[in-house]
Amino acid sequence: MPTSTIQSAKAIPGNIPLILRVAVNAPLNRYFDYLRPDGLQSKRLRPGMRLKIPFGRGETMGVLLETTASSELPLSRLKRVIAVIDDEPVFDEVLMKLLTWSVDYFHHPPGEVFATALPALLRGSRPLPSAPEQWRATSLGQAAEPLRRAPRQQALLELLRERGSLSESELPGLFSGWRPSMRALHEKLLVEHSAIERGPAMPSPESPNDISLTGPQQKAVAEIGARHDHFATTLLFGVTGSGKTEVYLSLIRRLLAKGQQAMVLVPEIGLTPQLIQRFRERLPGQLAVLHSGLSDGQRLEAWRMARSGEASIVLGTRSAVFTPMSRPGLIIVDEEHDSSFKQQDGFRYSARDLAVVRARLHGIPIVLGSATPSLESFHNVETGRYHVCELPERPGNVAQPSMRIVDLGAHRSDHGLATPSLMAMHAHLDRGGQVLLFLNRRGFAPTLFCTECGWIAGCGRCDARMTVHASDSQLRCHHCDQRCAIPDHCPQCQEQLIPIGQGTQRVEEFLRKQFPGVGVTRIDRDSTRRKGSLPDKLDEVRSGRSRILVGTQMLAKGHDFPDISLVIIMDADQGLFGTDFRSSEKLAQIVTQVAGRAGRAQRPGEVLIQTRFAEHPLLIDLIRDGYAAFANDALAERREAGWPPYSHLALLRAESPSQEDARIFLEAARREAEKICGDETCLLGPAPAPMEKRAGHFRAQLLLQASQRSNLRKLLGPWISKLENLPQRRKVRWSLDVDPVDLF
DNA sequence: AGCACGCCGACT
DNA sequence: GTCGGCGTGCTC
Repeated sequence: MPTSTIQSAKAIPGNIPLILRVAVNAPLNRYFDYLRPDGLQSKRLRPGMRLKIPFGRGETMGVLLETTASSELPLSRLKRVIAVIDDEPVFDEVLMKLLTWSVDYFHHPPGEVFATALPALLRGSRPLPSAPEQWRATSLGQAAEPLRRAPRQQALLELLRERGSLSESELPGLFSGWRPSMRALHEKLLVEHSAIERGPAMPSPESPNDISLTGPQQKAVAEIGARHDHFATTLLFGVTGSGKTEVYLSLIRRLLAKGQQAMVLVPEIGLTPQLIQRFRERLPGQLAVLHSGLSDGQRLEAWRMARSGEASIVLGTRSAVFTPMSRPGLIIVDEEHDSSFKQQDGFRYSARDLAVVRARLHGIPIVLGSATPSLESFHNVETGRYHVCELPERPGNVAQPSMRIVDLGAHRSDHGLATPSLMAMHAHLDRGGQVLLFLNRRGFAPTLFCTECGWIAGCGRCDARMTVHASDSQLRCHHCDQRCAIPDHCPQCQEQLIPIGQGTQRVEEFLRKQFPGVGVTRIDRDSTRRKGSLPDKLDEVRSGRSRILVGTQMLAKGHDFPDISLVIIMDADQGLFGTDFRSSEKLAQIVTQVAGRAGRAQRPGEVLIQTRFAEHPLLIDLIRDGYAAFANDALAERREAGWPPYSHLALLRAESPSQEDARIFLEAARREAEKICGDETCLLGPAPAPMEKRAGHFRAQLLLQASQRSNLRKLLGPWISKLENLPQRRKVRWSLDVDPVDLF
């Protein structure tokens, strides 16, 4: 502690200098101190308010963290805050705690953490939006002579006279550029405005929409509902089709009756128009929806409504976890195992984990729902941190589908479909059923191969093969989107090239020939790129015009196909021997989720899993005893191997155009870590990333593994500070990922 | 991240 | 002679 600070603090008699600690919107790993703004106490300063501050040579925004009496810097070096932007903090106390906790936990620059938590429009100095107002004509306006010199004002005035009053949220749609005309009318005293009175809608105690819940659903609602007044985490483990959403709706309805708000987080692809519709129809009160398709203005409005309490429900994806709520009562994370809750760049937070922390800070319950919970969550149930609530059956006594392994080694196969699979398809189609084929590989074929010399078309910028896209005769890299025309002949030996392996396009083409007269629909990123094509395709299948559906993991969740009776998972092997310890968990989740699409109506469903490793114990577990049994065994394996949740990971990544530089940086980083940590933390690497070269950059990584989280936390802070000063850092881009989900 | 400072190559 | 390349350092 520099003594000058104390001295200078005391040097101003009778006036303790008020120092403001600020999270500055810059990618720097520390807070910055400022002097209180001029203009004595014009606004009461409170943590969470945005400030306009001088920074470097320019000006920027910062969020006030706290006021203190001393700074590590001499007062003479501190600059003065230019202005206090907000009258009210943009972050309440709980959000401030959540964000400072995040800075600490994820070791990401505070300014960026605070900025990501704000709607884009509030990341600068724009003032907080006020509630939209309502405009109407005054009595003067009602009686006024036509304004001949101002036709636009006249038209707007007439509109108001016609409609009585109009809110600012509907005006832009009715009269573009309404503001200047309205302002002019206001000055002439022809119109007036008032705040819209719209408190939280109070539902009637007995909502007419209430539907009958099944026994297990009622039990879940009762159990979770009993924990309504304190922090408690409940894992709602409900098989696919068991009606988790009904449980959520019922819990939310109870909450709304008490005048509280609910937050519901769903995976990126789960926030479908159907889900939004269902929430709107089944719940009273305003719904604030936050997803990536919104404009900045729409996001801000949803944010404002949640914060003011006008909206009683916040429904959104990952980033919605930061939405302020005035009367929080419950948080729900649906499909909690889904990896889209983890942000994969910049501030790499886990929205699921932050939601739990947030619920704890609010002292409210949280529900994590999934048919295939993450092993972390199961482990938290085991250790007693989470409660568990099961929905073991489907309503209406729909049987769980039967699962069977098809050994690709023991049967002939055609275009990736083994004979038993093709026979099953015929059988189901003959009985009037529908078939879903799951293949997590889009394009026509994953490899273009020379039969003569063995050359394979690779991507020049990545360690990956180019995928054949037959529809436009292109080769494409699915990792960097590089494209080129399919060569006519092998560039090495001029011999013939043939596409090897199956992609969804090729399977679609094959099935059209194999099952003439039966419609085939393909759903993957390529076939649904055009807006509106996904609903069209879904409708093709639901209406029965198409009875075979081929697709990638886009099919795994969210969409129901009641008449599908057979599901074929074409290639389970990618998951069995994948690149990291989570591969088998991911495979089990996707198999279970896809299988859940089968036999939802009155038909008994059947699931076939094609594999070359028919004896794989985890696969056999999953098929014979279900996901919970699989999870149990997988957890035992994790414990054995010392992987999470039995250890804690942090991954330091580095990338550079030069292979050497990435490695050199990580080696230096490793030496620094060795100086700080004891033997409780294992350092693994540096090693090349599983796909070392991607989009022209070489990627390497260093994995930190600790049996105690506290050991990891103690190490990371000082280590990051060291890394920032390492000379080797200049030639690389590096980032730290705490609790990584993908090790690449 | 921006932004300025600073020290070496090809140009009007 | 200078315009400008991007390596280095700093931001309360």
